[in-house]
Amino acid sequence: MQAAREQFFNYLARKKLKFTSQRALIFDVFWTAENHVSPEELYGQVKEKDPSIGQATVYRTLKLLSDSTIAREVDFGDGVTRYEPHFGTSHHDHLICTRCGKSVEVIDEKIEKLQENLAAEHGFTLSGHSMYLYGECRHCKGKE
Amino acid sequence: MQAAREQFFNYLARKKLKFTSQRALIFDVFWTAENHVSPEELYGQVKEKDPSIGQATVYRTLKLLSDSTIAREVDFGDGVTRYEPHFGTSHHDHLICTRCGKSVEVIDEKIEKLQENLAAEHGFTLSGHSMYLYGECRHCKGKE
DNA sequence: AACTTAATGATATTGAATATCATTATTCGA
DNA sequence: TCGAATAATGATATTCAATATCATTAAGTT
Repeated sequence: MQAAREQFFNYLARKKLKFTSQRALIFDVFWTAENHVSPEELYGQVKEKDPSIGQATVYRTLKLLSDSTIAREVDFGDGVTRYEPHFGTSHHDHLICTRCGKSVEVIDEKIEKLQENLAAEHGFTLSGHSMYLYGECRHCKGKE
Repeated sequence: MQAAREQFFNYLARKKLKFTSQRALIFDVFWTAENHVSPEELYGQVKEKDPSIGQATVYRTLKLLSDSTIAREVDFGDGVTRYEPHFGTSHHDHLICTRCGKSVEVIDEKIEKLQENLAAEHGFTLSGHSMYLYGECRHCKGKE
């Protein structure tokens, strides 16, 4: 069993929750799906493999994956919450093209450090942050 | 007439939209309201002054204020869009206490600069960004 | 195998935000 | 100033994501 799947299993056991066939399937589809999947998108993909699955279960399972730090919620501001695999990956932020919607994962240690300092200056102990950079990507820039 | 109100008036005129009594009232209440007001909160305050006003009008007017750059949308991730006065104020980001919900406006030129660089490295021309820092404020930190 | 407890799926519900539409108000030209 | 053209309003219905409810089913335990 791959590490992330095992971590999910362990998380459920620790919380005395059950490792059901639905959760296993949703996990697998989520893990192989493209990045930044919305619950509805994932529901569509899961239904192809098992049409009997309920959409509420997909929502519930994504929340579990998020709680277990295997997935991370991302909010691009378009009204739907998306999820991305997070296990074993380092923290990163997003650079989003306002034209074509393409998103790139970025990270800048210096920014992270400055955020810590900025919070400390105001007496805050930072537990997390979200940063989204919006602009035009190389390909869209030329076009009219 | 104060500058912001005048700018709103001019914006409407330029777009051939009408300066109605409802819009004037909503503007005034918004302008004197505390920061980060949600449409529903504002609707409540506006209704005290004019109970006949419709909530759709409040939503519509906030969108106009946003379009005219007099207000700015902020999203603290709790499901409601809030608005803050933006006219004449410089750009800033938010530091939010995850315990008491208090938010502080912050700005760091060095971070802004690094964001530009980071985007440029990926071929992006930055048009905007949103950054939210989450943590515990001085007062909440001690408490259990 | 029986039992305890959580999970599921269908459905209803919530809550924010938007759409529709008949009526009213504003703007602007004559 | 008056009226025609057009936008705005408010009431209501609708959308859409997300959550709640609940009877039934399935896991995990002893």
